[in-house]
Amino acid sequence: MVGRVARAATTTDAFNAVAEPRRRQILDVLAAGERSVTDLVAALDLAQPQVSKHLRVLHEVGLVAVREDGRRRLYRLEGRGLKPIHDWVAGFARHWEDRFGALDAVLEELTGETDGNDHEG
Amino acid sequence: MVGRVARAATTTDAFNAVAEPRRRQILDVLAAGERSVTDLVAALDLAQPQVSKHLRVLHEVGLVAVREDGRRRLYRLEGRGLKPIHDWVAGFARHWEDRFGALDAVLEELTGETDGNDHEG
DNA sequence: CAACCATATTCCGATATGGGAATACGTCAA
DNA sequence: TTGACGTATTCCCATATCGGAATATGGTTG
Repeated sequence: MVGRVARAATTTDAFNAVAEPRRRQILDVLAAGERSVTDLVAALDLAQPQVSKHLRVLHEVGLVAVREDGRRRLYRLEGRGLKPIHDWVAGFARHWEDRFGALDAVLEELTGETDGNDHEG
Repeated sequence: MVGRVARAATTTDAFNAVAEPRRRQILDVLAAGERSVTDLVAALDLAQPQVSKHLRVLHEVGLVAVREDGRRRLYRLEGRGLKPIHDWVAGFARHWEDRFGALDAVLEELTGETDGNDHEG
C-alpha cells in the first residue's frame, strides 16, 4: 500500500480534469459566465450530485472558482488553469499546420532528424 | 448491466490519451522524430511493456503512426490528432490573456454579467 | 534450425473513478 | 421553528486503468 498508484488521480492536474467530457461541458457553459449548480444541472442534463462532484474536481485543480450567494454557489471559470494545456499542445502546432509541415519536412531532410538512429538510407 | 460506465475509456479520445503524463512524454520525444520502442524505453526510463501499452493507446487514438523496419517498429508523431484539444483550449484563451481580460471585464460591466443570467453579448 | 533481439500481449493486483441513491448540511421563507 | 430549497458528501458498485512480471510472437543472424 505504498507507492502503488494504479492511475493518476483525476484531481491531479488540468489535463486529467479536462479528460472527462462532462467537465469539459461544464467549462464550456461557465465560459459564458457565472452559473449556479442548479443552472449547470439544467444545462447539462446531469444529476446534481454528479455536477457537484465534477465541480469539486475542477475547483481542486483550479479550473473554477466559487462565490457564495445566499444558499447558492456561483461557479465561474478560472481560465488560467487551462494555459498549461494550451502551452503544451501549442508546441505541437507545427505538426499539423501545413505551412509548418512543409518547413519541417525540409528541416528533417537537412538535419537527418527523422531517425537519430541511422536506419536504412 | 450494459450502460454502466465507470470511467471514460482512456482509449476513447485524445483528451484521455494525453491525460496520462507518460504518454505526453512519449509524444514529446516523438516530436523530435521517429523512434523505436527501445529508443523510447531508454528515453523514458519506463519498462518496455508499459511503453508498448502506451503506444497502443496513442495509436488507437490516432496520435502516433507506426512503420515497420525489420524487427523494429518505428513510431512517429501524428500531430493532427492533437488539434481537437488545441481548438478546444484555444476557445478559452481570452480567459487568461490579459489583453482580452480587460475587454472581458468591460463586456461584463456592460452586460450585467454579475447577475448570472444574462451573459455574453 | 537454434539462439537472440524487438515488441506485443496476457495475467495479476491495487486503486480510484464515475454514476446512482440516500443523506447531511446550510440558508431562506412563513 | 418548521419546512422547502440548494448544494455537498457518503456509500455502493461495476469498471478500467496502470505498472509489474511472465510469456507470446516475429524477425534476424549464424
